[in-house]
Amino acid sequence: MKKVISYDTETTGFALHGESKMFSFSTCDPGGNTKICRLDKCKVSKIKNTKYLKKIFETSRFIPVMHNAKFDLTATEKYLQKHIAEDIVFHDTSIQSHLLMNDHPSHRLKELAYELAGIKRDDETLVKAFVKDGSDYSKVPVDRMDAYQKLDAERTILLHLFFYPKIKEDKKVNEIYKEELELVKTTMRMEERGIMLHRNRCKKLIDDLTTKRENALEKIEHLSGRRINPDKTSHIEWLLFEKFEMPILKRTKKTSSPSTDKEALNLLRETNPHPILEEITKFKSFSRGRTILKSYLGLVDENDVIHPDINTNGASTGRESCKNPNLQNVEKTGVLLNRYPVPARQAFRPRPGYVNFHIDYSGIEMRLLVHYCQEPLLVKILNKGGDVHRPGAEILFGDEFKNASKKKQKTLRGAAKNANFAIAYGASALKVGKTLGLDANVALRRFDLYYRTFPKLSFLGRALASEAKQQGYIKTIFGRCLRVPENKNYVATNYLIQGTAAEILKRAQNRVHKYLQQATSGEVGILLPIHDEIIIEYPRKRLKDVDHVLKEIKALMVAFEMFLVPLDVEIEIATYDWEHKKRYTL
DNA sequence: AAACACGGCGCG
DNA sequence: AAAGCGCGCCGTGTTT
Repeated sequence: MKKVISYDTETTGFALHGESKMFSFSTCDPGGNTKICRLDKCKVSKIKNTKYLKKIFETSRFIPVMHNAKFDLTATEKYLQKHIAEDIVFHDTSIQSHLLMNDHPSHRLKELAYELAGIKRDDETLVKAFVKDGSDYSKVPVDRMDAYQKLDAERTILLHLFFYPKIKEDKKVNEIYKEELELVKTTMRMEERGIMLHRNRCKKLIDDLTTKRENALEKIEHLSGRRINPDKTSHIEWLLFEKFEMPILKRTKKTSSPSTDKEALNLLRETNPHPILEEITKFKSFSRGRTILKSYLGLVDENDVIHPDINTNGASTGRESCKNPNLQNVEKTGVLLNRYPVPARQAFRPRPGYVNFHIDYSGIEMRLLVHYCQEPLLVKILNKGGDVHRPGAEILFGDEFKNASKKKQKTLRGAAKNANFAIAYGASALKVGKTLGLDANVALRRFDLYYRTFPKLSFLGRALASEAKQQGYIKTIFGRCLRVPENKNYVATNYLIQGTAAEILKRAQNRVHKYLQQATSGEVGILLPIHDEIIIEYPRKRLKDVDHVLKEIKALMVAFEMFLVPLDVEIEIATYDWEHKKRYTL
């Protein structure tokens, strides 16, 4: 019989793929018996405690329970210098918490234990007093650290004893939980692989942006006749609304002060064209791009590889997130409304000897919307492989669309596509009409026709909002319960679609990872998930069998039988960097 | 010095 | 009556 024990590691920092190392761990059994095991202080205890560590992870006699297992397992693997995650059964109380209370303000160990059992949180401040840069706990006096570790081990087992029965209660939730634990392992291998920075390109981009940023600043100061810091909204405010006496067309949400954001500048550009508007926009874009690119240089390992921290439960919708750095929002070029983009994706490249494939679900949000609302016309279009956004464009733009050139039609279709989502996610007809550039009366007439043509799609938002209002949550097709913020019931649709897409991608990652592990011995591997996309790396040596492997991956990614509409993926190949991708047809 | 709020901006 | 959503990161400005 396996023995459940909580397991918590202490490290010299968070950069486990860099300098940081584990120096201690603690355990606690369900009876409340704790052990504190230092691996740094004296040689005898180090040998003894390492033996105990190996007993936990190498004998199959224990089921370690962790709060954020990805971190503890990564630290432990580094210490033992071998992979262990695939060979053990484990639990994660952080994931349990996310699954049971997606809307909870905090899933931190200390917060949860305080709320559940009133365990005081002041041990953190007692220890933090000895921590200089905020993450190296090895310098804290041992007796104080002992007390701290004891408490964390107790908290973790407590949380498990409280949460896990609730997870097991619901068969579907338990299935999701198992998928989440599998994803922890999948994600560990991605972070370990990491992503290669094109370091010289990155530096070149930074140099280039430094000059362009300086130029923009010079022009701004010349035009305004005084020193300006465009990073201060107060300066921009003075410049636009006092010095140049432009009208205030937009205000900020929380404090209702005059907005100086890109949309406000674009609005002013229409009514009060002025070179200062361009230069401010340039400065902001180049400045941001520059600092972000600079931050990448500080995050590379000795091989120019970046190991990001991927949070498998980063969002209240079940989505993942990524930090240090966030590789899910790297700027790309060719985006409408961004006139001065920074080609930041040039800074990422396949490792030497590899190519990258970017595989993304095509139109997954729309497909899921159609599945959930069951709009007959749209279900039919998707099953025939047709264009679901065309009818919307025809309705919203009327003759303007019918008489437009092919190129113009494409633009209008893109606008209609955004409108489809905006409407489904709760935007008002008036607001959507405005962004489409329609006269208010025309907009109302067109939307009337839109509602009559797609009654079920149009009604989905209201139906889900009322469901959320009534029971406080909505459920995805996989059985994940998503509580929806009170007094914002209209976000229910977004939660449902975003949450379902997240679950699809999570399952896809596990399937693909397992397949690649078995079929290519891990030579091919996933690097990163980006909400509806995975990026994989592929050795050039193996390119002979690439079409076969990609076909298998595609089959795994679209194999979800529960939907009324088919799923599909598109593939792009990057051979040099992430900016220059080419469509790849199987 | 650290923590927090805000405006702003990139992605899906 | 009116409402797109979810993240992480940056710089500024205020509070502790």
